[in-house]
Formats: sequence, structure tokens, C-alpha cells
Amino acid sequence: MKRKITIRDVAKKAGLSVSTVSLITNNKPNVNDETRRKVLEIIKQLGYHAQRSARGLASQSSGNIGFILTEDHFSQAEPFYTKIFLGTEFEARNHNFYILLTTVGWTLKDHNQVPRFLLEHNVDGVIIAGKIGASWVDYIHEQNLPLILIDYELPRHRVSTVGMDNRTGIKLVVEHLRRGGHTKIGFIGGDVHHPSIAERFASYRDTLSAGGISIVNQWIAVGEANTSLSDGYEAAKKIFSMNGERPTAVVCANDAMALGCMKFLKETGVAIPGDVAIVGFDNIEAGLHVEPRLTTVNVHREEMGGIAVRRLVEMIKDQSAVLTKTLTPVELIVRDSCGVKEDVSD
Amino acid sequence: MKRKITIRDVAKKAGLSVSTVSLITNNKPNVNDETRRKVLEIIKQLGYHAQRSARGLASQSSGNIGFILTEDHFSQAEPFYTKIFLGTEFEARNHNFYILLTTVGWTLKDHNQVPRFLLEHNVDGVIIAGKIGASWVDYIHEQNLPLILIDYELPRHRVSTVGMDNRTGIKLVVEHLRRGGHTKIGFIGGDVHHPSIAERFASYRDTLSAGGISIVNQWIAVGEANTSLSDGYEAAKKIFSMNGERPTAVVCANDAMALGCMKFLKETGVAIPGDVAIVGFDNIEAGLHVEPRLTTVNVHREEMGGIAVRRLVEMIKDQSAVLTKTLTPVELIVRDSCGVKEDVSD
DNA sequence: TAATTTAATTGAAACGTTTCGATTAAAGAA
DNA sequence: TTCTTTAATCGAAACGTTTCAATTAAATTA
Repeated sequence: MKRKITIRDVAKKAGLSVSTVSLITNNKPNVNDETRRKVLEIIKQLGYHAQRSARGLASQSSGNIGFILTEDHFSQAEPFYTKIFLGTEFEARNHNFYILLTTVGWTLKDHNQVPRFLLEHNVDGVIIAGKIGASWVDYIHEQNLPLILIDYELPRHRVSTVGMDNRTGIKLVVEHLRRGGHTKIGFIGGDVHHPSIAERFASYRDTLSAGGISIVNQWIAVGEANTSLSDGYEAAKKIFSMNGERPTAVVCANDAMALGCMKFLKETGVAIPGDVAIVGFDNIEAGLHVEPRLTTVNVHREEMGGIAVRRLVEMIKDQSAVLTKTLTPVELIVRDSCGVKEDVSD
Repeated sequence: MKRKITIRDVAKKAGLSVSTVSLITNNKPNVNDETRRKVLEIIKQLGYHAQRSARGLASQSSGNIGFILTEDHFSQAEPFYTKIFLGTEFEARNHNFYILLTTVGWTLKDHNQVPRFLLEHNVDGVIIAGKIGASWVDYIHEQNLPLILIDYELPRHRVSTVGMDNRTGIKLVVEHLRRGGHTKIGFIGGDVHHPSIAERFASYRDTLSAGGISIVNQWIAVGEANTSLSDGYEAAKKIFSMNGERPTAVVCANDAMALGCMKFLKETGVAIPGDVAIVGFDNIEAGLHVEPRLTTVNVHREEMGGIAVRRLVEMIKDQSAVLTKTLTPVELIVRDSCGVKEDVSD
């Protein structure tokens, strides 16, 4: 078992002090060019690389970023947050950070629910994705750790966020449907307490109003506890089991619910998009494989993760960094479930 | 900015030496019960927790596990390896480890392609998922690091692996089709250099032979470079553009290719399962949403990751641990694309 | 030439643990 | 009582860096 190579070995071989070598590996100024070149050469030759834990101890930094998800978000079948996570992983590499992932309960009650990476001071900053209890945000602020929220926000808290342009997304959807002649447009929202869902719902109402289309409460289902496929199924059942006039189009706050809605309609023999047009939001994989293929709004999930990491790294390197709110753009993806062709003119 | 609480604070408050406190936090023997109780109380009261980097430096361990994927596996749309990764994440938490993920090129040529966590001695063991160049395995062995391979193996190398029971999976598929009356059974394999695909292919041939069904080379497509949806599409085109007799069933080496195959058949007006039965392997989400729903073989992806972590942790704690090869079970999931009902008798 | 500034290098402390040989106190054996 | 063993605790070194004040040497100014 060959011994690990340490900075001491490099210093010795170079005939210099350890501190000079350290200055060089961290490429700090005030080192003679020739010395630097020579030491770099030796480092390469010896295959030296500073050990993370020693570095961390001395400089009180870990080189890690904590990524926190609530348990229910993590275990969700649809990999919405997974994609965000992978985006952070990818970007983190560019900044020489690693991501430590963990899940937590909805609120922080007990001290021994705190993720180990926080207790062990093993992260330099934290990213939280999705709706979460404010107590977590408070806790992380107390630890003086830089923090970014993805796809969530807390109005009362001073915290940087990365989100997506929900309002524009729904606006594009509604206007597209209207252009296709639809004026009876329903909405399936699920859990409208989630800020993104709430924004989508608000934008639905605003855009209808702005277009002079009346809002019919019987065509709106926003009471469900969650935003999963089965919630969409139940919501559709509610809307389409009513007597009276039916909507000719339904805007769903996400693709999962749109798929659930389609499932119900298919089972009851309603033609899509013939009888009812369906539109989703998020552009998940499954929307591509369903029949008819789902018209939806694309969200740059990986990119959201990437941006969050960039912001966080700025905050880590410059503790004075300013508060930011970043919105990533979205775009309408017209497929078959809405029955309206992509507009050439406009 | 309140100072971090260190072991020294605990020792002072308890009127004991630092070493005794350390013995307690690592619950080592030879400590008086009363002392232990008292110190634990103080630790709780102070909210003390050992800092990872200090611990790591002193004990020469990181508390991290490295997870390596090749770039192409990582960027693959279908989250096969993502699921495995999440499985490792989940299990790692139970053992107080964190996973550091990275991607690498196919082979290790250049020293500066080595993942940072290896250079920095920042992992206690490594998991590699999927096909990868042998040079990586060699490199990790040189570093004396415990290693587990998931869904891959290298016959010439002494390394523990976690895989799935590919042979049984395909056997179940073929026998199911045969029970449904099929005797003209094709196979789409894609990249048969991948050991799992190769096993599936071999099992296809073996099971046909064992069942007295003849193997028709025109119905077999195994030349493709990869195993993605488009490879399945192309493979189907090859098989069904031939003159002469056609198969009545096609076994696909994974779901992605099965979906590609279905796409081609639908486009050319072939009825599924009426004219041709299709079966996949892997049980990916998308198979549930396609019409008809895909019959497939379920693979416990998260569990494979979990088992790999358990094995690896054993190796980390006990360097003398023996070489293991673990196969996870698979099961046939009968849905609609095969046109054969689940057998009640047998 | 002497005094001052600047650039390069260094020694030593600090970071917070673990670990191991040494020490002390208590218990048991002779 | 004295010697030996065992249990509990401790002191100090070690882990491999970074960082900062101090030193030395060289360059510049007076």
C-alpha cells in the first residue's frame, strides 16, 4: 500500500516550504514565475492533489452543496425534481463542487431531523427544490449558509429564488386555444397552494378575462390535495359528471394531471381533441408517448438546477451577493391533444 | 456570527478530556456508563456534532461514496441509470454516507480526466453503473478502493457486481408468448456488446431452442449501435421491410427499443397486438402511457442501487470482504401489447 | 551609501478530530 | 499489606492543509 503523496513531498522535492507550494496550488499572487513553473512541474510528476478533508479543515469549507427535497417530492414517480437535481449535478461539476442530496420532512420540528450535512458543516451552501416548510429556510439562515429556492418562494423571507415563467406559459396556452376557436375553457389545478400552480391558475383567469372569455366555475377543479395523475383523473370526473354545458377545452396545471384527465375521458368515450382539447404543462416524457400526443408547455428543468448552482456559487464566493429572483423562460409545444395547429400567422 | 461548537467545548463543560468525549461520540467501549450518559446529555444540550472534514482528516475517511457513469449513460433520456442512482442515494443515507456523482469518458487516458473525488481522496469506495472501459476498473483497484459494478461485468477482473436476472426475464417472456400460440418470434437487441443485452439475446435463443421453436435470422436485428428508441425504430424497419414471412411477435431487449418498434409498426398500419405482439424489458414509465400498454419485464432499479451500496459499505468496513455477484430478480408484467392474457393455470 | 519599499519565501499556528501509549485509580490476588 | 490486573481517563501526536505575520533578499529612492 503506497503512501499518499502530500504537499510535504512536493515541498521537499522542490526545496521550498510547504506554504509556497500551497500558494501555488491555490494560485495566489506573489510567487516567482519560475518557481511556480517548477513546482507545477513537480506536482504533475508526482501526481499530487490536495486532500479534500485537510483542505476543508484548514479553510473551513467543504466544496459541497446541499440539495434538499421533501420526502414526497423525492419519491414522486414523475421525475420533475430529479431533472432539476441532475441539472445541479451537472453545473456543480463546472464549479468544482459536489452535490449532497437529502430528503426532509415538511417542517423542521426535531433537531435530529436535520440533515447530517448541515450538522457536520459539510456544505458551503444549500439548494431547496419545491414547496417546503418555512422553518427550514429559517434554520438555514441561522446557520449563515447561502440558500437558493427552486420552484418555490416565501414572500416574507429574504431569499433568492429560481423559477419559471408560469404566467407566460399559461397565457400562451389559453391564447392558442382561443385562436383555435375555443371559448369554453376549463382548468384543472390540483393543489393551488403550491406557488407555481397558483400562478398558473391566476394566469388562466387573467388571460380568459383579458380575452373577454367568461370564467365558468363548474369547469374549474382546484380542490385536489396534490397534482398527480390520479388527481387529474378525479378532477376530470368532477367536471365531466356535471349536468349542463361542458367545456370544449381543459387547461391542466401540469402534464401528470393532464394525463389523468385524458385517461378519464378516454374511459368515458370522449374524443380527444375532437370533443375536448387537453393541454398540460411541464413537458414530461410520458406526454410524448400518449395517444394523442400531449400539447404542453416546456420547462427547462435541468437549466433551472444549473442556474441555481451558478447563483449559489456566487453567493458562496462573495458573501455580500445581492438577492436575486430568476425566471427561466417556457415555450408552448403544440402536439395533437389540443387539435389546434401551430399558427403560422399571428 | 456565533462560533461553531467543537469537541473542546463539550470536553470543557463536562470537565473531561477531549479524547474521552471522542470515545463517546464514536461509541467505543471502556467508558463509564455514568460518564457516557452525562456527556451525551451535554452534547445534546450544546447541539454538538463532529465536523466532517476534521473527522475525515483524522481518521482518513470521507464518509462519501463515488458514483461513476459514462457520459452517454448519464445524458440518456430514459432514466434507467438515474433510478439506480436514486436507489444508491436512498440506501446511502441509511449508512451515513453521501453519494458523489460524476461522469467520465469511456476509457481513462489522461490523468486530468480522473474525477476530482478520486484525486482528492474524497470517497471511501466507488460504484460504477453500466458498461465502461476496463481502464477505469484498473485505476480504482490501484487506489485500493472498494468497488462495485452495477449492470456490467468484466470477466477478467476480480470485482463484485450487482446485476439482474436477464436470462430468466427473457425466458418468461418467450414462454409467455409461446403459451399464447406464437411460434414466429423475432428479436430486437441493439448493442449486443452490452453484457445485459447479450444475456437477453442468449436467453432468447436458448429459450426458443428449448421450446423447439426455430430461430429465423431475418427476424433478428442486433446490429444497431445503441439501444435507444430510434434504434428500435430502425431495427423494426429492417425486419418488417423484408419480403417473405413475418414474425407474429417481437421480443425487444428493452422498452425504449420496444417503443421505437411500436412507433414504426403504427406508422405502417400494423396492428398491435393483432398482427404483431410486442414485448419489452425494463418496465419504464413510458410503457404505461403508450397505446396499447407495453408488456414488459420489471427490473428493480432502485433496489439494484441499494444493494450495491450495502455491499460496498460492507467492503469499506471490512476490507477483507469477499467477492460477490448479486442478481436481482425480475418479473413479467403482462399488459396489452402482447395480446396474451396472464395465465391462470400453469 | 543608507534608508525605504517591494517581492518572494518561510515558520508556525490553527483548523477539529482520532488514536494510541501512558497514567491513574480501583479491584482482586497473593 | 503488597503486588498485579483491569477499567477509566488522559496527554500528545498525527492527519494535511491554509493563512498570516515575520523574514530575507532585491530593487528603488533619497
